[in-house]
Amino acid sequence: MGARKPRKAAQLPVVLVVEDEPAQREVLAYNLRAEGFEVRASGDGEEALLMIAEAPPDIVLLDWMLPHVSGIEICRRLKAAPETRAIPIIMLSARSEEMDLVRGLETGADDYMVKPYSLAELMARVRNQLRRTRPATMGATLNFDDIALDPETHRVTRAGQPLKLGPTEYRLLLTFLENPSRVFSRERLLDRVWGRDIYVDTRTVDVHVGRLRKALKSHGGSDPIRTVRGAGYALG
Amino acid sequence: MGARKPRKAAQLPVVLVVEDEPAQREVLAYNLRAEGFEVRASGDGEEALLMIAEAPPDIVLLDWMLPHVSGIEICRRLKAAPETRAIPIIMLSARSEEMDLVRGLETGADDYMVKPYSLAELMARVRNQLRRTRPATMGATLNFDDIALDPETHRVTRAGQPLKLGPTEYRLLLTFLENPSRVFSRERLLDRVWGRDIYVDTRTVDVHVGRLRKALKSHGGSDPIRTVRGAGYALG
DNA sequence: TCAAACTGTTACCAAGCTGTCACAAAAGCA
DNA sequence: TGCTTTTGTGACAGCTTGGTAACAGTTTGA
Repeated sequence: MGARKPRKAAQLPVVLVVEDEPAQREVLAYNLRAEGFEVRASGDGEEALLMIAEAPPDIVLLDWMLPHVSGIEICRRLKAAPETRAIPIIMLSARSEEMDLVRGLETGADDYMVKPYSLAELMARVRNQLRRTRPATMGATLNFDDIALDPETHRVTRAGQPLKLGPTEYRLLLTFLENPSRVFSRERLLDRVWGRDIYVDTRTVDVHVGRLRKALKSHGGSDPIRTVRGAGYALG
Repeated sequence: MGARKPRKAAQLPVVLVVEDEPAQREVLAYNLRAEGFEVRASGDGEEALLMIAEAPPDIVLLDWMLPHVSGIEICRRLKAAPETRAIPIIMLSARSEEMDLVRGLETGADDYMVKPYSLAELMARVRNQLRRTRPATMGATLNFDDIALDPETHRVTRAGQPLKLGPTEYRLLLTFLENPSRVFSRERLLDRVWGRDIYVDTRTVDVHVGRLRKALKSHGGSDPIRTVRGAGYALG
């Protein structure tokens, strides 16, 4: 039988597991995949930082004890840099002292679990963090004004009327809806909508914003996208 | 409120326990029944294969060590046949070596537990697998629009007219009906309809969706399946 | 055992989407 | 005002994606 074609990951939420113990790492990765996450894993703090810089995950599970760079240090650095500050971090620790919990949260971790933990509880906490930071990845419908986007059904409506969007316009609108009224530069939009290592002219963004505008106004209504001259575009 | 027990256990998810040690088998069966599953059991690999061929269970708990045919062999065979490929398998093993976990999962088992295991955790994993493959509704007929599917009799009708579906088209429709109007990527459909870790070209999904469409329209009526360009398919 | 049914793959076609360009329009600037 | 820079947009060629028929290999069922 046929070609073993690699399956391209859809747009599943991406979890980065940083844990030096391979068995633990595998168990986590396996169970997270079973729950419908895309999993990347590293056993080394430095490597993890590089992976994050290259392709930011949606959430990080971070072991407290790591060789070379401690989990705390990684957490501190991630929370210090504006680009990575918003990524939720769940710390995993074998220690149970209260002190650690306090220190863990003080460094900016968003949640904390003590080993041995229940996998079900961990999954719940992961989902909880994602619901907070990336509602779309958890299937919540996004709204702005009279615009609604349902990531589960890929349906977009304005004032109840269904809209017909191409894939790129859909992703563009999704990006805007995840951060309403935030201004995105053309470069940033290329990053988030097109992908990190895709080379296309920045003016292409203009064209697609134009197409999205046209689609949004197709049943009447005002233009909800604001052009910020010299800076980029924003919703509202 | 009437009889507590249905005369015939019709709606319950069916678990097949394959375990040669009678005591273990009884413990499992007893606890699974207490959790609301219908349980069938066998101590012999060959017999188990026959039972599965005759009446496919919703999930199989498979002991690693069995007389005559090993658990691995059974797993391999079940995952090789298209008919049984999608049935989730949880392997049970007394060995704790890492190697076994890897080999277990390599043969296509969907999950793995090392004895002695906690019954609570086993139940959680069983439920977890069932959630993946049979989320809602076991037994009640599923409806969408004028389409009806009865999982018990495997009968599908549209506007009262019986439809003739192949096994794959049946499972495909079942998946759609369990989550109407949700968009499934081709990858996810391969996961749920064909089974995990089965390598089949993603375009094969297109072909089967086409066949399902043809069957659904065979007595007239509109196409209820929506193609979401760049994302996948959805019902309605 | 043989015929019928089913499966996965491929090839080819059509539809739709993409990115780029050229030029128009608008906005800043002096 | 005129000049420069930035943005809007219609057109279009090329590409990607999806629909479908055909087919060879298997499995199923009588």
